[in-house]
Amino acid sequence: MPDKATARLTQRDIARLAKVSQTTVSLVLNNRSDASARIPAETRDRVLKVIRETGYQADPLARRMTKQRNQILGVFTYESVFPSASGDFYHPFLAGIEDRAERLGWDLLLFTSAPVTDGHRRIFHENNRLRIADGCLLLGREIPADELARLIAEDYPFVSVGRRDDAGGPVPYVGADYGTATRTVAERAQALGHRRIAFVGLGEGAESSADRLRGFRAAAGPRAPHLPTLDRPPGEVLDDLLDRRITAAFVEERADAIALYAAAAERGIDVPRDLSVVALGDATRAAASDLDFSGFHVPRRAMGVRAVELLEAVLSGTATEQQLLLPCELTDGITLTPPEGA
Amino acid sequence: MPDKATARLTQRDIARLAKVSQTTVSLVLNNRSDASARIPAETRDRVLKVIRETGYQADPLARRMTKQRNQILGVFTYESVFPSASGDFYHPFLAGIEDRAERLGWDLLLFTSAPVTDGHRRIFHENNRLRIADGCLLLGREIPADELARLIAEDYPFVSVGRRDDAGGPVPYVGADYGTATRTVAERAQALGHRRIAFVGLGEGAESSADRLRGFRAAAGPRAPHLPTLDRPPGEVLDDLLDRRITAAFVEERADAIALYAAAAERGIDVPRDLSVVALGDATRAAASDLDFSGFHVPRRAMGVRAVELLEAVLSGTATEQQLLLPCELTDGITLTPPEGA
DNA sequence: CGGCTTTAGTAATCCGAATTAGCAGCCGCA
DNA sequence: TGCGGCTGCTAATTCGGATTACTAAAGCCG
Repeated sequence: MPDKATARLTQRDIARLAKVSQTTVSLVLNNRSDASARIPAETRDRVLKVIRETGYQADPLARRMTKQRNQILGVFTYESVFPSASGDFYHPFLAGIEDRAERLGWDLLLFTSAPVTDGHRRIFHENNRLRIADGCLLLGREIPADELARLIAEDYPFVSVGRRDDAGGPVPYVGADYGTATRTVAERAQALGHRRIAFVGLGEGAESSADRLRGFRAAAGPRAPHLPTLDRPPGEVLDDLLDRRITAAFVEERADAIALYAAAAERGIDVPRDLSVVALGDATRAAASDLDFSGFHVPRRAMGVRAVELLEAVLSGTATEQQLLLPCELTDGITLTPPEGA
Repeated sequence: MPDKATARLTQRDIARLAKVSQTTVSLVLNNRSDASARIPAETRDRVLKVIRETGYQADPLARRMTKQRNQILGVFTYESVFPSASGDFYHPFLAGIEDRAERLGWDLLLFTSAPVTDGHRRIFHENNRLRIADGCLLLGREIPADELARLIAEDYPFVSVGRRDDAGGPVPYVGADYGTATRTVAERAQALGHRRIAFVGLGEGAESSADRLRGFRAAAGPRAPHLPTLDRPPGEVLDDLLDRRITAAFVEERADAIALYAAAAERGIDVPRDLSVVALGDATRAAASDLDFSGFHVPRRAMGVRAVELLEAVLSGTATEQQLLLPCELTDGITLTPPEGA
């Protein structure tokens, strides 16, 4: 068999076989029926027959040269898409994205060519390939403001999964309303009788962190205690809480809540009798626990879905509101009960 | 700001700014220095300066029109890439693929535009977009032979992750050596004194199933019992095993092994004292268990890595062996001990 | 029958980059 | 002074398909 026996068919080939021009093939394929492109059924059928017989498929790339849309949805993740330390925070987002992309007939392009350095990827590295995609979704706990600013400046269509503020311009996003959710559970705790409550976690940096602390303060007042967790063993945090006679801890990171719970169990401190523990979201680090924490979950799958929808709206110019906050899913759980003596 | 102030730059624009021709820009970009393309340093620098100042990026698709490679690696999964019933059998494969793709500077294109119907995707649906990618990796427990045949016929570069036989031509693959692994653990059980051993599972259909049964029979003989699991409650399978006075069960699907173990525990049957249970691979269905089963694991991550490497070799024409079987990782585990009375 | 419209189709051009062919200008050498 | 060879660069073409502009032929009307 000669080398190029299987060389790819082109419209020119189809045209030759059907005894029409390449233009006609294109018109038939695109099912055009304007006044300026009338193809009688007979000719159309002849062309379609050849197409069917040969199994011809239009080259999607050539197509994109003239059309504006490519049906490729870029997905940029600031960490690995498929992390081996499978805390798998991203998985539900991606599941939602995949679901909606499939429905829209889009393919997903993961920008794995951007190398991970220091645990992060950067969009704008030498020879970035963003433009292959029609638009792009951004995933990551923290996204450098300068990258967002550049995307906006370059007028590149994108949507951030997670709220972003700081970029010298409005950032299109689909986020979760951490603030309201945190405030709601804090108020719920107060209604149960908790008077000494504390926020445990970073409370700054990423918008999601700051939002939670803000929501907490909205319920608990500006002077309510805030305990950092960074680089502190959970036992130390626990001591701190007990020293201050805290009755309910609002833990930003679920993984920390799990660790705190484990530390308490080790010391014979009963959760929730001696200390209520509220988880403000989902684990972004690997952490296994079946425990049904009180608190809330991030609507990750829904966020993925809505992000795709928003990007589609942006691309087709029909987007009205470009910033979307989805409510979190409150869970009653078993780690929040009235404090002793209440 | 006018609408198209940020319109995409082209080589023509760069050429105009640097006062050279588009050809020269292209030559500089591709760093050509043939006899037929001599660009003195001065001109080269001038062009590069403009490119740097404008942040110009070549359109990868236009590039693909003329070059053959696009640095895009297609990934076709026959089920969802991000399954919500996260048994997550695929995750390690994808992690390996991502890892190697990143190292090669490739992006990953997930063909989510192929709709999932009846739990399956099909490659060759109306308007397939395979050709956007340079080549493609195939993932899935069962891949329709006709699709493989067509890929081969069309001379499309691909590699299957998992061994495939039936396609009227050699299928390039990176598989796991289920046969040898199964045979090895079966022989190990026999060495421990097991005389009445049985294969539990499908044993046919996918190559991986058939391979395991073959490996089992190589050790246990052609008449060794084979119990199906399909649509049977695990308790029934357990009864069957006990009725036949089996001392060690070789379970194809880890999820079934877990279910069997649970059924045994419920009846007060001790594993491994009363019955050894060997898991022949990893769970392809959602199934949680911390239990350290005796048996083996599929080298999924390594398979992903090697598949990318093989595809790269195929694309660059340096592939020698196109079919690769990787050894499975045997695990001693705690569910295989000598039978009572041995 | 001549002019006008509609029909059916095609030639030419474009998208953005890569590549091929080739053109001026200059140098060196016989 | 004439010719070959080198240098530095560009015009033209290509990839595969979409689109625009246009033409040839047929149909219609008065």
